[in-house]
Amino acid sequence: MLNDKYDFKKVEEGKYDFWLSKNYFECGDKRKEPFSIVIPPPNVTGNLHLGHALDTSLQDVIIRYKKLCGYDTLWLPGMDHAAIATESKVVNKLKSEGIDKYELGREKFLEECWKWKEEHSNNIKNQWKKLGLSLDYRKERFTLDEGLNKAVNTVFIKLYEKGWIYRGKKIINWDPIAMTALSNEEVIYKEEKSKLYYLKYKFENSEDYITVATTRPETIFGDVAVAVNDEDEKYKDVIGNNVIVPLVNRVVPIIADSRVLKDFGTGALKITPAHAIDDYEIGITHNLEIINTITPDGHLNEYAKPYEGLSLDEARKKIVEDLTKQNLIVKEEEYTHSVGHSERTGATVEPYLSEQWFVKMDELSKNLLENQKTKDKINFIPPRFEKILKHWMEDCHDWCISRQLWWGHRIPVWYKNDEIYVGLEAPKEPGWVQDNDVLDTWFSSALWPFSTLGWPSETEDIKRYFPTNVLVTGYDIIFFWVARMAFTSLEFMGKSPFKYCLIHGLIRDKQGRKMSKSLGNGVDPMEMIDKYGADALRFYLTTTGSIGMDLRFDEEKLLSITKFINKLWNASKFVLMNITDIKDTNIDLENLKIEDKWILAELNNTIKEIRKSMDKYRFNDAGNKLYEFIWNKFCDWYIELTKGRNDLNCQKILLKILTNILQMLHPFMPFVTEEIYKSLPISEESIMITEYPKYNKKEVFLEEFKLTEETIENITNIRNYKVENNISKETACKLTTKEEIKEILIKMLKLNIDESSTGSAIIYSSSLVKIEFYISDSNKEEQTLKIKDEIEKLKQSIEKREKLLQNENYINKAPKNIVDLDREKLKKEKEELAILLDKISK
RNA sequence: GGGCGAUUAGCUCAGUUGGUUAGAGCAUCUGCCUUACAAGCAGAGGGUCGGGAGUUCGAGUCUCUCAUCGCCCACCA
Repeated sequence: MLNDKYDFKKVEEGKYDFWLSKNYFECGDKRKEPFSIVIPPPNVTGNLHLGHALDTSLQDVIIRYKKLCGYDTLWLPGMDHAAIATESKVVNKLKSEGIDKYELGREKFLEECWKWKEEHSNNIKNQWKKLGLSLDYRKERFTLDEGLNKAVNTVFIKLYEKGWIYRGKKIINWDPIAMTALSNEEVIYKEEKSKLYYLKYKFENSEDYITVATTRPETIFGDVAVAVNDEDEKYKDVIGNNVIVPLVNRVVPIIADSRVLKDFGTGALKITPAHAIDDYEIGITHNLEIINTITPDGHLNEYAKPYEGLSLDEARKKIVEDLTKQNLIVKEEEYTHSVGHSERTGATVEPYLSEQWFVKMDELSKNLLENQKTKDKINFIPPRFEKILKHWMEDCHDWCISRQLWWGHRIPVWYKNDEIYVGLEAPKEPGWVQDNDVLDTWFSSALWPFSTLGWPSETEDIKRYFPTNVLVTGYDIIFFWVARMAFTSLEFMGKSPFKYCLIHGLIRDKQGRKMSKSLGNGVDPMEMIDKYGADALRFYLTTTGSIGMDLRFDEEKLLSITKFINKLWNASKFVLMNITDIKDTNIDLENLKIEDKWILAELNNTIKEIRKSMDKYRFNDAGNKLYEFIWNKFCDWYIELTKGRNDLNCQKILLKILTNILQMLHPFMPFVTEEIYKSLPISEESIMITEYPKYNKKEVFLEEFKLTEETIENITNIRNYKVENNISKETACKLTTKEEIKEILIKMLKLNIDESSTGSAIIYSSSLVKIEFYISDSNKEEQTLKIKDEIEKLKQSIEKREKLLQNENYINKAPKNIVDLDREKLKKEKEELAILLDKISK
């Protein structure tokens, strides 16, 4: 028996361990069709946030649904080592303990990282458990485990051999805090207010000067030229002259290049090839010297002599001061431009010339774009997100994959003097030294859907579960991750890694702002589980918005879901109280009351609709339909109608409906549905091993269904009518209607039938029901006015509909069923009107 | 500069290929402790679907346009 009150803490306690002990989350039933999902591996950097809760709840809904539908489901868990994100956290942690990463050394530092990983992965697993996720832990993987390392190295080597991975000296995004290269995707641009300085570059042996505009005076130590547009009239005569770079007094030429914009600043650009991408390219064209003036940790180096050692910010201040003293600044302008920051450390990113490893993107992206035109394409839900992928693939730059970090997959390349060897292991002879760098963390996550299943070995899991069926993730990482999985899978597996890609939105706070640490508006899912239960949180997250849209987190709504669960709980209690005689589940279909037929048909429709919604991943629809069915059909009508009945058939129907409700709710609310299910008199060991309800052609009962619907509509109208006319329970009345619904009307309206009543009556009447209520005369006048009102409304509606039905265009072009519906409606309206007119004439 | 999305009741959001009188939850108002449930029951009020134009028998839904907000990408001396 169920407790008196729904107490989610009691309900949720112990369930997960029970499921684990029964191995319900494990895949492998060969008799069934496989269905697989790999979890987007969370970073081992910290706790799960609401976004994770949304992402994983959606996947659990899918997996539990598919399992009940008879699939052999695999949901593969795992986590991401998150190279730079984790490394910077561990560095900070050590720093707070007074330990420096470099003094500690590579090996010891990595030990610290593994300790960190253990601690945080356990924490994350506990959170998964609290959420109730049906993950197959036997298959758990980590992006830095041995198997994945093998996959990573294999991919690296193959791409290298193909010429699609290369080493090169280029301007890359440099994070001076982590002291590593970054990919373009790891740079976040923010608008920042700064200044545009107009500097005098004097001509050699002259006081005349050319004015150059720059936002970064601290880079002038690397200046090797001043460039102007070759078609710029105002500078035509100075091209080829030399000017002197302030402070360093270096003599540099004025060169002409079409890439310089005539109307930006003064139209003259200082060229610093080591510290700007455009400058680098112009420098290469004109064969200019490249002078790096910045240290890896963001300070000026020996080329900036008196300023050596200053941070870039400090240096700028000092340099502007000195230039002002020397009267070399023409003017300063307020200027807003976007500045790149490192996604993980927040550092201002420096364009920095260095030697790095790159993935050549042209062929890989071309192949993916081609594949998206074939049957093997990844189907995005909603489809618009495919555009984001395509757009990114259409103009993506080569991918910088080397990172000057320690926590990650070490690059499988060895050097000996000028020789390079790329392979799984170092060559046998002595003297070979492995590359110090590791790979971008996304390089290993790009392989996730197949590396986790055992690739490059040809495992049974690969054969059975690859490609996976659906990938669920947020739109913010489509090109970080989805795109990269797509092209690596295409290259190494020959097909897309998943058939569908379900994209959800981000969770925002109630004002619509992103949740972030700096705003302090983050919501901890564990706190919400503590307050409302995992079932409520899951139902809220998965059924509130439509897929792909952002969601404003609303705690009140969460509260209203606990009310819904409470309603389910109480309804279940009622059912359990009333089905004590039940021995089997066979409903006698020949011996049903009209309301039995109605609820069975209603359930049947609901099953059909919900399956449709679930199959299309429209969980909000499914959730709403369940809510509607449970509360507004089952509880409000059927349960009320069964009160006072205790025949076996009714008991069996109650059990059937409750069981099916629980099964359909189970993917969303695994805990409470299991709890209630297990208290049913006829049940399996767990709801998890039951079969999802199926549509049953035998339980349609169209005629009775329609009649009951109409009866319900009448009851609602009559209740309203009673309130408006101050008709109390005790008021005597006469009832005229179809025999089969008489009982329902009396029960639901609590009618006091008295056939001997006489005197004046006010009358409710429709085409189905007529009730005469015997009340005092004073109310009757009021009543007459109301009827007149109603007549007016009806007349208008009839007029409108008649006009519509006289419109030949409408009759000819609209589908027949729509027109018929209007005709039927018109007929009914006319009948009602006649009744009302008759009433008023009396 | 290119692209995407949003704008529907006081608030948070649904509204699937155009088709009866646009829905839900919360909030508000009225009346009820009716033995599953006051975390409840029964009722009510509240929207010219951001503005404008067009296509159509018919537009919240399709097209164009304007406005506001948000996001992504590119550029930024």
